[in-house]
Amino acid sequence: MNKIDYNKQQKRISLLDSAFSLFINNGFHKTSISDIVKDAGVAKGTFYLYFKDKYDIRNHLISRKANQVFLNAYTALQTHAEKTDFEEQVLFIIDHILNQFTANHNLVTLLSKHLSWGFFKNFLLFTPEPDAPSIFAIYESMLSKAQYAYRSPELMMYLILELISGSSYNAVLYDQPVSLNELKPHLYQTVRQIFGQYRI
Amino acid sequence: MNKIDYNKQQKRISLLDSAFSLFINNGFHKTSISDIVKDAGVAKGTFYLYFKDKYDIRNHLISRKANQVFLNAYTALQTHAEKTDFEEQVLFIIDHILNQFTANHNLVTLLSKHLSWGFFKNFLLFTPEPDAPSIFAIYESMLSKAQYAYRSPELMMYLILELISGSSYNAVLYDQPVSLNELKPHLYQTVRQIFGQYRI
Amino acid sequence: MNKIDYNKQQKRISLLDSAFSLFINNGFHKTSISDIVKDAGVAKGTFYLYFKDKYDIRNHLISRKANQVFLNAYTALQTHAEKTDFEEQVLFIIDHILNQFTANHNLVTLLSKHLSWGFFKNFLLFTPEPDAPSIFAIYESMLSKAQYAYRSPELMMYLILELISGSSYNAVLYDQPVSLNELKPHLYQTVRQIFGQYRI
Amino acid sequence: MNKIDYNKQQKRISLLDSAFSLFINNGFHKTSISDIVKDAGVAKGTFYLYFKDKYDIRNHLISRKANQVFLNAYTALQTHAEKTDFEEQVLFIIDHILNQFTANHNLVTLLSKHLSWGFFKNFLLFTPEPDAPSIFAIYESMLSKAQYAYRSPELMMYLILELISGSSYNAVLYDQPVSLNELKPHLYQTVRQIFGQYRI
DNA sequence: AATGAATGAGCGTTCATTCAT
DNA sequence: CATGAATGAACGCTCATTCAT
Repeated sequence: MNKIDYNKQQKRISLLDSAFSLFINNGFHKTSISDIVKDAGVAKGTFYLYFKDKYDIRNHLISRKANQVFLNAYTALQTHAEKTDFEEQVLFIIDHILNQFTANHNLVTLLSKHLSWGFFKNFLLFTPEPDAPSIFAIYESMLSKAQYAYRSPELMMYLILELISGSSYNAVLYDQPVSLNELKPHLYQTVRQIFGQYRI
Repeated sequence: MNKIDYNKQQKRISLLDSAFSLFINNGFHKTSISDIVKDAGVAKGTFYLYFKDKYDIRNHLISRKANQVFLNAYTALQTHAEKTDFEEQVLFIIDHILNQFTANHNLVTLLSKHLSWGFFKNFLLFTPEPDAPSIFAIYESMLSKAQYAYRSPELMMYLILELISGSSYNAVLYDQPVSLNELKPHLYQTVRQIFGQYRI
Repeated sequence: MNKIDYNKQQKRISLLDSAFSLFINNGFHKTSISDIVKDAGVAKGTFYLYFKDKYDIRNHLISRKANQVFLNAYTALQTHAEKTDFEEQVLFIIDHILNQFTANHNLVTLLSKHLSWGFFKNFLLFTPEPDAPSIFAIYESMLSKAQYAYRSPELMMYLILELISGSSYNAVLYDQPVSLNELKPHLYQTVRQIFGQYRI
Repeated sequence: MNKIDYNKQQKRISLLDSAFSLFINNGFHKTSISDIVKDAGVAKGTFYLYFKDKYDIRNHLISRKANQVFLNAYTALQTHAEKTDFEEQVLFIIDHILNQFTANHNLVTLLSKHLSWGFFKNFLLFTPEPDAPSIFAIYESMLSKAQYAYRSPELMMYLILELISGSSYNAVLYDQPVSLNELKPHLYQTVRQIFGQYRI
């Protein structure tokens, strides 16, 4: 049964990949199930064996991709052994994520409004890649090694992520009210102040 | 021609009202033009005399309603003559808007992600009610009477509005990660710090 | 009342001109009454004061334009005093009309299938310009001065016109089965033979 | 899969048959896709599985029917073994087609302007019935057995077909300028002359 | 005579979903 | 498990026509 399970997983991933590429290129509402299955090379009925509907596959996709951008950033952080300070580490991750957004504007459309949701809910609802590390677990481990302790560290992170994702959306996509590069110093200073506000 | 123009304005407003009520009750994508015109009591073709398509009426609606919640808050502020401090005034307005969101969850769905857009762009793009005061002009007048001066006051407001609208969305609709009432003190303290950061 | 009648005639002509230009540029079925009145600068209801519907204005237009291409050709013929032979005169007219078609492909679309109809029916049904000479009367006058007499001269002309218009349609528009220039010698030889067949 | 393919072919033919009957009875522009699918007993969406749009099904129909009238005539010719002369054979076929037009006026509306197109292009563009013999191939085989050779035999046939279809249109539908029966002798004599003109 | 706002039936088309194979 | 033909309700939108002004 291993082979069959493997094939099933392949179909699932193929559908997710096709949906992702179509959603970010053509937009969610302009992508039909037909488009997805055509791109994935499976039959229409097959879609419904794996996902309830278009909203279902989008949710899975957001989880998956949100996880990915966090992990990409965290992986990059590992190559900077000199960044030992918790707050600097978080800022590095944020900066890396914003750079991913700049490099791929379509990611913003899919993820931006769901960053904090991806951060907190991700590991609870979906396990598309069962072996993928949990963002939240990583955050807790980083916290435990931090120089300071923080009150309500989840709420602190929630505020930071909402600030980041909300304000970067227009900056990345429309350079409004300023470009992302102009925005960054303001943003990072505010993040530092939020840290200060929660430091014990 | 006065009577005709009056009737036209009535039709326009009727369509906007119907669309608003249907969008917030059933959602934008589940509301059809048919639904709107049926509710407004006009013929289908009439819709297209006033709006280009469903997206067009939504944009007008967002402008209109964003303006309204700001103005509601500002009007309420007038009854508090004791609030003379600029920062306290802004916090009062924010609090009032969040209370409007709490009272009408559907407003959140429509406006939350567009608050800052409504704040800055509103008066430029749409003038559905030509005599309505501009939010932005009000903000500038408040600024001019403030005790302190602020660097980049627009950017400051942008950060505040994105923080507020982003973080209140889940709190209002899903009590996540905490209820709005639990969130408010955190939020307002962060806003105060942002003020501090921009004060000259 | 002369002035009013003049204004009315102006509106009528304006509508005809707009309809012509739109029909030949965008096609009959892709032109709406709205388009016509917008282009003509009159109100929608006004259209219905002058024409029954879109088909009505098209018929008037075909008459008008068919008359015009014939008269253009006939006028040009007047400058060739040396062409005294009836058959040569008809061939000259045909050639001139085909050249008008080549110069303005859109004329073909509108008129080609109606050439003989324009020739025979024109003066009976429509009198858009009451003082315009009748094509048919011109033909009869040319006939009366001809060297030979012809059996069934109307039927002869009918066959010639159908042959010309039918075969030139694809040649002008699509160079199919050959270009108009390649087709012409074949066509004119056949026309000469039809003359021969009807000569008494 | 044989059964499925058979059902598909049935649906296709059913749609073509319904479209034909509606186009010729009510006219192309007054026939809606709704009418066609209702008549064919299939769902609206099914139409779009088989044809791109209304123009697509009309083109297929013209091909199909043009082929049919030619083949009907050719089949009838087979029962007249005494007709061995090429020119007589062609005249027989023409006469047979005109009789089909007389018997079914609606055929004229659909086909008349497309006879030569059906003759030449038919077999290139559409193969609704893959096993149907090509009109053009039949013509070439008839030519090869002819007593005489002809210059430009395709162009010759083009002129004949355009003459026939153009002049018969008004005669069949409106008895204008004369009835088809009165027209025929004129027509056939002209066709004979065209033969003479191209005979080598 | 002229207007143009309003109508609403009807258009062509899409697409999530089902189900017989 | 997988297929893909078939469905048909629902979509956004057009436009010839009417009629109060």
